[in-house]
Amino acid sequence: MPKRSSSPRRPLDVDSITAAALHLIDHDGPGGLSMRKLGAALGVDPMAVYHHVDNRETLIALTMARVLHDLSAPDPSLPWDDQVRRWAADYRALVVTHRALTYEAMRSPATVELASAEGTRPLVEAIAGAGVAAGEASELADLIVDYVHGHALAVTDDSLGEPPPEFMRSIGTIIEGIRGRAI
Amino acid sequence: MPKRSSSPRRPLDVDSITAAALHLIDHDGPGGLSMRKLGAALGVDPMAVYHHVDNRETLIALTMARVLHDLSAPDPSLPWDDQVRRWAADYRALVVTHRALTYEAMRSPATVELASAEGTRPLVEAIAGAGVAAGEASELADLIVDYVHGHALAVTDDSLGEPPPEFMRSIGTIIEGIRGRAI
DNA sequence: ACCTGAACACCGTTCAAGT
DNA sequence: ACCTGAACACCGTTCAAGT
Repeated sequence: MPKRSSSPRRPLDVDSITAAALHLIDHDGPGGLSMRKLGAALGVDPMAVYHHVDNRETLIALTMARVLHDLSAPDPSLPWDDQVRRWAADYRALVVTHRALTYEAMRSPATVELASAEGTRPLVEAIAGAGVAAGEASELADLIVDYVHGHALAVTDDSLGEPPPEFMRSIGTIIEGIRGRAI
Repeated sequence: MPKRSSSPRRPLDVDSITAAALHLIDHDGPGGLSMRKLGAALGVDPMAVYHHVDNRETLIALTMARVLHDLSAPDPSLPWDDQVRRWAADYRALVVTHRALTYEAMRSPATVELASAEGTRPLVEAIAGAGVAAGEASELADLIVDYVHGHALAVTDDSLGEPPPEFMRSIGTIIEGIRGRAI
């Protein structure tokens, strides 16, 4: 008869590790995720995780990548500015929901850069639809991404539902600036 | 005969504490500032600092406030958009120079909010000069401040001299958007 | 191949004690 | 009034040892 522990203890893998890490940091804040607590949450020796993940920084990067995987591209048949608005609202929601994780990921710029490279492609394509010079679209995408990061880190009230109107107005201001640049 | 220690050990005060904290975090990165290292740098028991500063979070806020004190207002006789450009370049330089401190300060949004309230006033006034609706200027200032924060945290190469051209172009895009909003 | 446990070099903060 | 030092409850990471 197998012992009936609370968790059946399948062998550890990166997927279950990042899932547990995400749960910890979302519920207990930036200081809530430690390698030791993570081991405890997985029902495993604190150091077992090191056999699957190099170190804490890599763990953060992998967990961020997992979160960004849920970011869906906006409908490409929409007007470009509506695509930008939609993408920004979605990305903001994701980053505010996982604010502590985003904060940790931003300790090393390379992490967020690499992790978000895939996620920002739909945004770049939407902006390209505005008719800006080739290569300028990714610079304008960075403007939006950086703004969302700064906004999300400064926000204090976890408005998880609809994005606050100031946020959408600011995105509107940037869109207006992009339009001016496209002509 | 007074003992000639390396530092004459005037009694501790907040000013010398934040000066030492700034030096530590600027030189040794985000993990370089600990209450214990700070005590050592001041030639004092690690716990002596707690008699002048509530805790580490307060220390960060006080150090950030000290840094923001060096932010000078742009010449108000300049055109409003040049004032905005100047302020953004100055603020970016400050925040990139003290990136680790800025990062630490952003852990608690209230810290950066409170500390920067004074520093952003010249920016708000410059934007008001664009002729936007009353009350809208501070929202647009937040857009710029949040962008600078996001940009500074993502930057990887410590370009300390002139702001990189992409940054100034992005500020230009926001200015264009503000112009559209003012009409 | 994967997990364990002791060990190392750190943290922030509290509190009773000293001057 | 200000500083000290021991103590508490933590960290990330290394490494030899176990299965």
